[in-house]
Amino acid sequence: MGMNETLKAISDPVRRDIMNLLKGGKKSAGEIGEHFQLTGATVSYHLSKLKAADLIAEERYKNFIYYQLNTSVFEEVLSWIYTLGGIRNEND
Amino acid sequence: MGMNETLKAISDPVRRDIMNLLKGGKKSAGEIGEHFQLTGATVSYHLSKLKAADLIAEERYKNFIYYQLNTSVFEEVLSWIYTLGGIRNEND
DNA sequence: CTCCTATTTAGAAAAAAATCTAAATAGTGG
DNA sequence: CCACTATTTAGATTTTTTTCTAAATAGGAG
Repeated sequence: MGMNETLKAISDPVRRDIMNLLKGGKKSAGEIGEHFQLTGATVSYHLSKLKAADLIAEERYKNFIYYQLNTSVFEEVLSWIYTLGGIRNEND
Repeated sequence: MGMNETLKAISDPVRRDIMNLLKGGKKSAGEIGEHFQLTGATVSYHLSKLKAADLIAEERYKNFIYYQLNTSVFEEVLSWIYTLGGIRNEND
């Protein structure tokens, strides 16, 4: 909620790695964690930040939680940065 | 240099305020500082971050340093976020 | 119901970023 | 050269963010 939260979420390299990973399709928290040398708790922390910023969405199945990119929010970020840069955007 | 530095620079609200201020044209460090309840040293710190990320450029005149937005870098940020979001971009 | 696995939450510790005060630099103008 | 103003740099402190360990939750499988 709010561009500040979204940009803060994107500004961390681990979280960007997670987002890149999710471009390949939905993955469980555990599968995501396998790609990092971080504890599950830390990965969970990053996932919660991404989720709070609405950059990812979760879906529960059995006792797994699957995460996936929420593309629509990227559109908003882009639009916002267009404006910040004083660049004219088709959408406004 | 590097998208990480750029995104970190953009992720701070004070620095975004500075960038918005500079949309109205070039301003000296002192003029920029007037808009914030921060010491000159702190404003200088933020300016150095923006400059390191190449988001602003400086120009010296008398003993003032004028800062202005460096629009071209925004294009790169946009392109990068397109890619992160898996959104197809005209430029690649 | 009980055990097991996946994930999150709580709380503490470590690391990084923002801020301040004081001092340094640099350029102006006399 | 000297005094003045604008800005930055240094160093310390505060605040925020990231990370960890240990414990809690939640949901399925037997």
